[in-house]
Amino acid sequence: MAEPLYRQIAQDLRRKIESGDLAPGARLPNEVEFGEEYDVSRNTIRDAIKWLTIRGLVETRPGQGTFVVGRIEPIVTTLSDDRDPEAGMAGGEGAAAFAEIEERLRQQKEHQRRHAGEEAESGDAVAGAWPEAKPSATIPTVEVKGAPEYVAERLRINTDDEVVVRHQQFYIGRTPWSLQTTFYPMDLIERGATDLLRARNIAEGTVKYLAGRLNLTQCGSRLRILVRAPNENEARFFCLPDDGRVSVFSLVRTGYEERAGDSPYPFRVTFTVLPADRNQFVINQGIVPDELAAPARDQ
Amino acid sequence: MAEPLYRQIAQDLRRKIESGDLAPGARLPNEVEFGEEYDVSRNTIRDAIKWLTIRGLVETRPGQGTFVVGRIEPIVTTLSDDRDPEAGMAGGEGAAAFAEIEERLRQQKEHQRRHAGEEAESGDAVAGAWPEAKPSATIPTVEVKGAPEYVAERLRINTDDEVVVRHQQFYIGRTPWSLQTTFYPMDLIERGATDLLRARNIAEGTVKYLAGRLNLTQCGSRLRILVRAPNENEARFFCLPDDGRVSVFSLVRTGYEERAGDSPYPFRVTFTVLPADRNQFVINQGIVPDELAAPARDQ
DNA sequence: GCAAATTTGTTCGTATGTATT
DNA sequence: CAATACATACGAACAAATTTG
Repeated sequence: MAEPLYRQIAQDLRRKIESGDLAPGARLPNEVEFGEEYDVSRNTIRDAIKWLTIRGLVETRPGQGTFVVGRIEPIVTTLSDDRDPEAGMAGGEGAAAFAEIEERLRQQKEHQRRHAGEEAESGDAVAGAWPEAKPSATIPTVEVKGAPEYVAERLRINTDDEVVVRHQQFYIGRTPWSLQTTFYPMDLIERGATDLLRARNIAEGTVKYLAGRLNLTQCGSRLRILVRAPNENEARFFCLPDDGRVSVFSLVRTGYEERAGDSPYPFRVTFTVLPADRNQFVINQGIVPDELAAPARDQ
Repeated sequence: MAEPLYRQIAQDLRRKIESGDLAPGARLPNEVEFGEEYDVSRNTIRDAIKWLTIRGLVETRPGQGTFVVGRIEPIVTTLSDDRDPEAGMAGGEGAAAFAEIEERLRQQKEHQRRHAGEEAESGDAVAGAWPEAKPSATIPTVEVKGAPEYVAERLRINTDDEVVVRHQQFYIGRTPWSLQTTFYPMDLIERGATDLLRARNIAEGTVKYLAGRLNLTQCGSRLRILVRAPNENEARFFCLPDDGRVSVFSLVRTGYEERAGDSPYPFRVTFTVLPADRNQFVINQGIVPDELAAPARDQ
């Protein structure tokens, strides 16, 4: 037995899916029938299906069946752009990213209009990925608490020194898009940035607010990008399958202010979490074409 | 039955692992004993273990047992830095990234020396993640073939127009680190960049080579970052578990040259693939602290 | 180097629960 | 409510990988 039965079956199905023989949205035979077709037991078929599920090729729905999933049209966000340093601030962060999202959605819609009919009768898993989608954000929740270790480390304060925590959820249409949590040292409040404690949007953006209020200018920022499994909260918010297949991007941006006679000092750290299966990021350096970067495909 | 049995068991184990009750490297009881302990069948225990496996908390080894996996110390790569535009070229690409890797390894080793003994008797899964590790690269393989669609799109050429394909594998010590494939339009060869066809390293880097040889300067580049499941090749090269748990980063960098009276025109596209469970990226904007960015943790 | 013991991997069968139509 | 389809759980047997004696 070179390869286990369930994997032979899975590979066979994978081939059929990738060749388009099984179109996105198509329903597979039910597990019993399917087992008879391949002349194996139901459990073996289930193992094969599980293998495909983990890889995101099919999706099972209790009471309905197993379906081939379509490719998700990714959302592209620009993290940094030499030509427009402000754009970087958008970096998947806060309302500042909305302008880009809106522009992209407009273009996507246009693209779809131009290519209407090309994709023929694809299942609804593919069609109109972002119908009538406007970006929106929840009212921020505000909390004061001791800094967790991973925050204290970034802000150069002690663990359990107090910090202000502002948390927001972002949607595109009714689809959850990102979770964002920013930590500010209490220090900033004492210096007069009292609006940070109020549970309402700071229209101009917190960075600009701090600039106007405290004369605090962000001289630079450092963004870390990592990928990990979602925690329970995230899985629930993003409606991720609980088989742990989809991981999330975690963007950690630390903002620095200039201090006289000192090296740049951190004054905020923002954690942004987005599902890794439907987001892409772009970094522009130097002179690049004007149009927004299109989603990339490889392989 | 609010929650299935196998998940209750998995959650219980997860708690024990995350609280450190079960240390990294620790071996779990075998499946039969374990089943008796929880008073469930072997299959149910296996379901629980599978749940943990998919999330990367434990690892099963046939003939040996199930083990708690330790946290992997991530490799951090700087993708772009305002203060040093050259650093961006390193961006996980080619030999240029070696300097940073080496500096980081040196610092990590020092850090380990300073904190020696702190971690006590942790399993060998954790200790010395990168022992005696020097970055290295294979001799590039060179190929001429028709451009695949996803390349033609980026280089603004026709599908099946010929391109030069240069491919390299990178290691840190004996650990596979990244796979890299760069596509150049045949056009460049005709203009005189014949070294692109030779299967040997271009010491100065191809971008500099093209600058010297063709007076072609890269005026800018656009980097796309996405995450996806590894293909068969990648899984084999990186020794990824075949349960599809670990996904890979795919970095797609398009390099642009200035053309008189025209917008920037693409002259190369590089695909770099790295495992997502042991790599992080950093983007520096403006003025940030001098030291290399430390790996981030969140949650 | 080989054989035995241990441990996980695969496959079958069967029964019952839960979600959807 | 009934039918359909996937989800969970149990039990059993043999295969394959690894370590140990």
